[in-house]
Amino acid sequence: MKRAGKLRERLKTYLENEGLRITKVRFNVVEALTEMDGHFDADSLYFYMRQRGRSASRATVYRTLDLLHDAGIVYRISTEGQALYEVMNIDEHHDHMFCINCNQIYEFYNKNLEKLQDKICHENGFKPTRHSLRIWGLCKECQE
Amino acid sequence: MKRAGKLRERLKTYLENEGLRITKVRFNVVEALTEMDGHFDADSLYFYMRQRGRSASRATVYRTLDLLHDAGIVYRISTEGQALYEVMNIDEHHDHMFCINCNQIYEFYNKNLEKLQDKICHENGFKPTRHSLRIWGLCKECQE
DNA sequence: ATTGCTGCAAACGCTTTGCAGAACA
DNA sequence: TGTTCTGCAAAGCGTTTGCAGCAAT
Repeated sequence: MKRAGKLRERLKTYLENEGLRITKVRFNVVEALTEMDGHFDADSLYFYMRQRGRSASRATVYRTLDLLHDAGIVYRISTEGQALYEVMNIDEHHDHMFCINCNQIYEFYNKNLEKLQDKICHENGFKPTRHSLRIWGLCKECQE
Repeated sequence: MKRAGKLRERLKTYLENEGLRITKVRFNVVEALTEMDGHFDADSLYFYMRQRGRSASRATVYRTLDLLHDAGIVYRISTEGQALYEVMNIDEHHDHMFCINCNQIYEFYNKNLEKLQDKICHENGFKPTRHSLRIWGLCKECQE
């Protein structure tokens, strides 16, 4: 509940700063996505909302996810086929491991890895704004 | 020329091992992709072949790229929208930096980064098979 | 009242697929 | 000859867009 409140707040601030309109549907989307834990795609969110009687059209779900991405409220993880989203916790970045057997997604974070990446960028005169590290393989359980 | 020969060889071996057929079109695709340097998408390859009078249908280009991916002859880099391919040099892996201003793609490789990733996987009991690190930002030239 | 947002359906771009004919083994 | 591959066109899938009506300012 607290989490949903914070996100609502961040969305509100963003909309005000950008001169965009504060609408019911946008907050319904935020509400719904806090209830989907982990990673989800646009269509799952659409169906979830619809089945909860808080529906938004598919187009609006896509448009709002775009907006929330610009607002820094959700991450977008591009995979083959559809994009996956997840709620972005300010000051907490992480990368992903995908189990190719059970399709589970694991998150991890390693400070040294981030530092090393920054170092590599620096050495190449590249100024990074974001990055995505994805590792595929077998998780503990799926190795027998 | 030497490079094309090697790839033809690898494809031939793969097809034989898998009991697949050795066809003209498949080798035409390999021939063409050695001439596209850097990163390319399926359609560019299709149009390139077509304009060179060595055409294959779009469907076959897609099917063949799939095959070459399975054969370990090309990498597939999944980006938003379409997939990008590049010829895989055996024993040479690298990651990518994308300049968000000029759209140039830069390749880099760092041994320590690879090691650190392996270490992180090991610590998590995860057995990696492949990974993809993509960094977006501004390249040297585009920072003014 | 003005402007931006929403829902609908249609279009989109990339990719895959069903099928009939052609090429390989 | 039997089976696999190819080309074509159509369908598929996730996503975006044009437009008319609706809601927020």
